[in-house]
Amino acid sequence: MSIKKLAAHLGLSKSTVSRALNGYTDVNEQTREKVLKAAQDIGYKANPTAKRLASGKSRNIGIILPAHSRMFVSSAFSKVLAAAAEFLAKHDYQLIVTTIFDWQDEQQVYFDFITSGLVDGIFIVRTRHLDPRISMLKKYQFPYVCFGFDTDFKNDCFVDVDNAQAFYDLTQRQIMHGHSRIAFLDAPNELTVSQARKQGYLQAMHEAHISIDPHWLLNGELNELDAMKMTQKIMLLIHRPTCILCADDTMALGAIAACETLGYQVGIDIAVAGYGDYEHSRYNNPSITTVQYDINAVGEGMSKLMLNKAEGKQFEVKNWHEATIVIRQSDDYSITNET
Amino acid sequence: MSIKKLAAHLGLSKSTVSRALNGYTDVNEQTREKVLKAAQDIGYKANPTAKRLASGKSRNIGIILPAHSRMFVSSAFSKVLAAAAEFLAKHDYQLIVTTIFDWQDEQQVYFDFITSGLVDGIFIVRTRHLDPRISMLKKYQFPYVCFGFDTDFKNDCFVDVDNAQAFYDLTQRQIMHGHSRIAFLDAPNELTVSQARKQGYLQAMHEAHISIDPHWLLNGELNELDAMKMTQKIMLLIHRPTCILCADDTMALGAIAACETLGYQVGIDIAVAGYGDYEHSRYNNPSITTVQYDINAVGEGMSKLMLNKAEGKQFEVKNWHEATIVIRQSDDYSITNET
DNA sequence: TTGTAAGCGTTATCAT
DNA sequence: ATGATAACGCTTACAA
Repeated sequence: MSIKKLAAHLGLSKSTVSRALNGYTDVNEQTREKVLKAAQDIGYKANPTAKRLASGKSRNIGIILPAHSRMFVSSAFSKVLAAAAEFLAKHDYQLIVTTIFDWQDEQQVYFDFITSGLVDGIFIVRTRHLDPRISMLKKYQFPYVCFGFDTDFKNDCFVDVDNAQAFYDLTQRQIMHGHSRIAFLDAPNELTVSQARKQGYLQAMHEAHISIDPHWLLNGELNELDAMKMTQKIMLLIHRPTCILCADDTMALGAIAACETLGYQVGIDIAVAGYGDYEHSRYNNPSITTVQYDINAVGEGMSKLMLNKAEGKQFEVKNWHEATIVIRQSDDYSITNET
Repeated sequence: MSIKKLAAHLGLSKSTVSRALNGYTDVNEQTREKVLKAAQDIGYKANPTAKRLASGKSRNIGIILPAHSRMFVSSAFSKVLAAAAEFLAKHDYQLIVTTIFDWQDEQQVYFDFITSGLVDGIFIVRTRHLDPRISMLKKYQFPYVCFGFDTDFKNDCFVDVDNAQAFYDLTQRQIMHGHSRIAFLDAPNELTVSQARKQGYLQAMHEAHISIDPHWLLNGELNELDAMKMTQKIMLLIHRPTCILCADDTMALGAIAACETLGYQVGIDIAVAGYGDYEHSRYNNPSITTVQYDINAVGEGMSKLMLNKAEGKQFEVKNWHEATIVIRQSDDYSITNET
């Protein structure tokens, strides 16, 4: 009854008021001003639900996070999300976060979400190779943007960090420091980022003509416990590694804890490095050598691509973001404390 | 056109179909079955937007998180949120998370949110004393549930951890261990939890007849950097403390880093304890003595209270959750490693 | 430039 | 037990 009321109050029709409010051009400027002022005065606010039903657009972008994963918790990731949300907000879009639980069927949850009318587009994280979520999104032609590249992606639908390069650099650095027994605790194999990271690692090893003990290449979830277990397994090998690369800083934390439990001094007896430059990494003891990227740019990039899709905008966006190594104590004790 | 289509397909009226679908009693059971089956077959799904417009209910519960705070990141907190979301989901409600940025006016953002029609209720976190958000919510009679008690709260609108007790216990423990110079790095003063914690600390000190150097009681944000700064300030005092209590584990991390930078060995030269039992605490070196509570119960409690309000349910909920101390290395090196 | 009126897909109030 | 029909608050042809 609200626009109707406003219209009545002004002695205009609903349509004129609607047009005035929504910036259509075929409205007398004086009329528009009157309408705007009256709306202001009365405190009129359009009902988004009605708007959505009538227009078929929600101005909401959604993301589905696994509730029990640490996705919610990885500080790098929440900052990416915050940056994405901020950019959307500036363009009058909202980010809507929902959760998915272990007991729910992923395809079903995604399907329900995109058919709910709640969101105009969806962000995908933890991209998997030949991701079934993406197949579905494509099938229903629902706008999406991925954080994480897959081989068949076009430039309009993803941003990613150059993980292969990052782990190539990281590995090469260790090799130059004299390491040859370098283990790599990768994230779950299904994630495309894991593949990219592994590839960078393998390539550096290969170029240095170092053969890889398959025991040194493990996959696990991005949490401390998995990393501890893998580290224990690895460090009890007869031919134990002298260096452990981890898929993120959380894993590095677990790896360090496990090493110390086993009596190794990290940074001296064994080198450990992570990825992501999470806050705790610089405050940890030892501080953690890691890989850093432009979190803000990644988040904004996701939103820009989304608006390009959902609104036909033409934002320029950089698909690939370079990563740089941040050297700290966990793989080099000669490094002094940072402040 | 969808329910209409389904109705046409069945040779029934929209209303009958609607009633059948929504479990009304005044429908012939055979008709209902037919409808349900047809819906299944055709793949009919009610449009939530239309439902919302017609019914005036969204079945969404919202929460507004400060985008740049660590709220998003505190693992304890995201688990509370996940638990809340899970319970809501089981009752066919969704949790919607939006962000608020520093440059936005808080009252305005909350106002827009509750008048947007997007949510039927709202969770409040980081409760402040005489919180203006709550005044507004009350004024508009909008359903809300707080994580964090304030003096004038009724039992139907909050859950909280017994922070006063927790910090009383924690402080008393230190006193029993021979400490008398106990510093407390509290969260921002405006938060009600900060007041409660401070009160517990003060009471324990008071009962032990220990006078408190006001320099030992500082307030800061729940992040590593603030904690480091405060710790540095405190540890450079002529009369430095022998123990530092922190408002959460993230601060404990910063405090430990600062102590070590200054050449103190945490767990030996100085005791440090945190709160919240964040994941990193047990893997840190030293592992962090902390305070733990039933995260799941707290999250569920919030959702139960919310459904009580929004749907007139009658869930029993426990407003106050006790906290227990988890003893680790940071305040007692005699403790051995946990696994 | 403005108004009329038909949707958008449901729910809900009456009758029947 | 079922069916018409009017909301819900807004957008959008189409007409004027």
